[in-house]
Amino acid sequence: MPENVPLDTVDLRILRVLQNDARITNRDLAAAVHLAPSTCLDRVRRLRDAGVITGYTVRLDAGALGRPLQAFIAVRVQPHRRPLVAEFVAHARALPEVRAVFHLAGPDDFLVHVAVPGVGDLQRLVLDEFTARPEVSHVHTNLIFEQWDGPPLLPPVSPRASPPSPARSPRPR
Amino acid sequence: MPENVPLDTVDLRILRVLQNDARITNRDLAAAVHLAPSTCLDRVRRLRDAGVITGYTVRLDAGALGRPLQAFIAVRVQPHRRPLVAEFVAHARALPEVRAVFHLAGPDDFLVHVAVPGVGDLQRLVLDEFTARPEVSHVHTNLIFEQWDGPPLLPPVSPRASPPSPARSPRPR
DNA sequence: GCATGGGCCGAACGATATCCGGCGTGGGCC
DNA sequence: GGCCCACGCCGGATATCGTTCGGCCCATGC
Repeated sequence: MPENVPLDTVDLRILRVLQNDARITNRDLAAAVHLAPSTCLDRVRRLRDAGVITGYTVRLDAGALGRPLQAFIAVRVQPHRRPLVAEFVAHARALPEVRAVFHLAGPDDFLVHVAVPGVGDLQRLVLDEFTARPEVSHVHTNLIFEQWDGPPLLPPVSPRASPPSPARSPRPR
Repeated sequence: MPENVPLDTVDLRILRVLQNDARITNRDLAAAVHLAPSTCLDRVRRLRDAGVITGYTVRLDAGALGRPLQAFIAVRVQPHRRPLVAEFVAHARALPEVRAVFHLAGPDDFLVHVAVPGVGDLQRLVLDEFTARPEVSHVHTNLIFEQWDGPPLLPPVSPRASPPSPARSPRPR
C-alpha cells in the first residue's frame, strides 16, 4: 500500500538509529538526530502512519534458543495455481520451525527458511511436512553455514547531515 | 557463543511479546507475563546478557523506502577457499542493496538477498557487482514475488501458562 | 505586504525505568 | 529432620522519560 513515501535526511537518520536499537528512548533518539523530543515523536509517528515503519521486533539468537541448524528448503508446487499456492503457504507458515516463506519466480516456486535443533528435525520436516504433501512435486534442501546482515535498509545518507542547524524548511512532499 | 540457554515459560512469553512489539513499555510487558516490572526487567536483562536477545530493531517496508523489488541472487565462488569467500562476503555485505548474505552447503555457495528500486538496478547489481568479479563463476537470480514471516521464533508454549500464580520456584538451570 | 500552512520547539504533567533492600521458597548439606 | 544458603520475586522510591499542547517562525502563494 505505501509506495515511495518521501523521506528527508532526518527521517533516514531516525530509521538508521532505530534499526540499530529500536528500544532507544525517544529523548536519546531526538538527540541523535538533533531534534526536540516532541518533534522527534512527531516524525516517528508519521513514519509509522505512512507505513514505512511496520513494527518493532527483537533480534533473537536461534542457536541460543536451541535451534542452531538453519536451512533453505526449495519447493516446487504442481500444479502451480492459486488455491494450492495459498494452501502451501498457510501450511508452511504455521510450522514452528519456519522463519520465512518466499514465493519465487524461477524453477523453484518457494524458498522456505527454517531453523531446527538438529539434522533429524530437518529430515522430519522435509519428509513429513513437505514431500508428503500431494501438491509438492520436488524438494531440495540447502544447509546454511553462516549468515550476515547487509547494511541498514537505507539509501546512502550524505555524511554532512550532522550539524544541528535549525533548518526550518518545509519537508519534501 | 550462547548455546542452548535454559528458558522457562515466562522467558518464552517475554520473547514472544517483544517479538511482536519491541517498544512495549517494561510495565506493560510485565503485566503481559504476570510479573512485577522490576522482576521483568531482570528477566529481560538476563536474556540480553545470555545472548538470547541480540538486539532490537525496526521493521521497515522496503517498498515504502523506494525499493519494492526483491530477489535472491545465487552465486558460485571458485575456487571456494577461505580468502576468496571472506572477500566475497565483505564485498556483498557492503552493497547498499543487500539485505542479507547466506553461505550455503550445496551447488550454489551463496544466496544474496537484495532489495532494489527496479529491474535495472537488479541487472546492474548482477553484472557489475557479481559476474564482473573474477572469483564469481556463476550467478543466477530469482525474483521474489511475495514473502511471509513464519511464526514467532519460539518453541511451542503451552497455552495454560496464563494464570498469575506466584509460582516462586527456582528457574531451570 | 499579507494570509496560510506546516514544521519545530519548550514547558508541564502524568507515567515510566531503574535501583535496592528484603522476603519467601526450595534445595543441599550435615 | 533441621539448618543454611542461594535465588527469584516483589514493592517502594527517585530520577528520568513520554506525550500533549499552545505558540513561534519560516516559506509559500496571492
